[in-house]
Amino acid sequence: MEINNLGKKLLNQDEIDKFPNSFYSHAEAIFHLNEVGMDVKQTRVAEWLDVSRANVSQVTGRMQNSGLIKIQDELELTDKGMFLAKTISRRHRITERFLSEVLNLPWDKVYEESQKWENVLSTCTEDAMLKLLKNPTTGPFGNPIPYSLYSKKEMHSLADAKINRPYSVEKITEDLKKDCKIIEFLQEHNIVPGTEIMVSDSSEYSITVKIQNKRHFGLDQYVADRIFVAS
Amino acid sequence: MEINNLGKKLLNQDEIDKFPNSFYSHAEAIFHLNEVGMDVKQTRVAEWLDVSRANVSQVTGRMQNSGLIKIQDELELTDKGMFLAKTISRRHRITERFLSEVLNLPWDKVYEESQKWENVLSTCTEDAMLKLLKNPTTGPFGNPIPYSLYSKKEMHSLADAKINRPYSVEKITEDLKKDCKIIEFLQEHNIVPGTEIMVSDSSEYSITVKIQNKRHFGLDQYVADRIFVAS
DNA sequence: TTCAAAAATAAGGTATAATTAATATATGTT
DNA sequence: AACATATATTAATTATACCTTATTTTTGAA
Repeated sequence: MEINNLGKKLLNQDEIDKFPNSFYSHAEAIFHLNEVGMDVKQTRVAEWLDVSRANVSQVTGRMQNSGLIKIQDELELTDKGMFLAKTISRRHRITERFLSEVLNLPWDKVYEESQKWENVLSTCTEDAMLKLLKNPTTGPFGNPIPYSLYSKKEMHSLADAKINRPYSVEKITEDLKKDCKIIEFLQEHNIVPGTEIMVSDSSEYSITVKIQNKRHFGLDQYVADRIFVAS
Repeated sequence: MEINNLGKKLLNQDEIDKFPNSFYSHAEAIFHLNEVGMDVKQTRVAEWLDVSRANVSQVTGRMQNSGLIKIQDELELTDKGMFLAKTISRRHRITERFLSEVLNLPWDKVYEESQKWENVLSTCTEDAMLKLLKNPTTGPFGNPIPYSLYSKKEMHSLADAKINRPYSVEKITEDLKKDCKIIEFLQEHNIVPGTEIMVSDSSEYSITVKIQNKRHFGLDQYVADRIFVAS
């Protein structure tokens, strides 16, 4: 239940621009790990970003020097660091929504392209997009936009859904986006935030779902684990 | 009078992406020099991009190895090189129009931001923007978009306009954009492609113009030289 | 032919972003 | 206590991009 407090900016545009891109991705990774409730160890960051642990150690070291991080038992974002992370994550999700809704790019392209845009956008563009989109509170995959008026919803994994009860899709987790085959599949089958979904059958390795009044189809456990729904 | 022949692509997205950004800017610079009818010498490129001549020599050398340029008396883009240059220039101008018309950024921001975007956009995004903009044939400053249905117009500098005759603004040349004070001024005073303009007085160093039915104001010779009008 | 402009080459600097390999430090279990 | 495992650090490299100054070579025109 974050309130828009962009007023007190802990870093200005110029300071943000001067950080190397690696600071962006590392800050975002730490933010992500926090968001999904995982341990914020350097090793996790390395795995998430698919780089060596040594690289994470170096980058986080430099980030600590820049006052963005405190390296303790876990990596901890300072206020500045958190501001950076939220700024980048915000940009990312606004961009995703923009690409998906204004430019109508398919989901796999949205993912690819927003990856590149987040290193380049300036605040004025971000603001303009936000205005055009009428202040959305989540990205197209359902992830909350930091500093928006997002209010947290009770939700759980589709894998834990009860049989034959209606749910609404709320969120596609970040890891699913890394596989473009999967997000293509999801979009094609209309498994997007807002869609009504029902689990008609569940076995050990896959579940069968029904979308609105359309046909049934199967989903891997791996995928079902990473789709969040609300009842 | 370019016809849309994007069908026969001489370079695919991947090949384009792999070129370093310097190839983009140098190709664009050569294209620009061609466009304005200047000698395409390395020295001119260096001046235009504001880098050392040695740097241009190096970059163009590598571009020649990549088959984008032939270094002869003048720098000459090969078919591939011309394709790259037009692609980048196209991106640039589409982006400018997009930023200016969809996101409503002020001109100085448009210039800044499109500079960054042109290194990042992929073709699918460009296509999506183009569609949204309904296939414009020029950027917001009046420069033709390569591979669009632009048809050349007879035009000349505002400095050469006759007194008290109506003209329409057609183009703001690229060099004017480099000074954000000036483009801000031009946009504020509504000196944009499509506006009706009349020269009411002309002296050696400046001219006085009148925009539609608004008040008169002065323009430096330098600026007047770089605004193109049609009668 | 000589002079100046243009272009090329040589040598180097800086920033970014990674890597591997070796080492060190915890932490938890038997 | 000893061992294994997980975690973090450091050093030494590699690679690429992009830019510089200083010097030499080429070349075109007076």
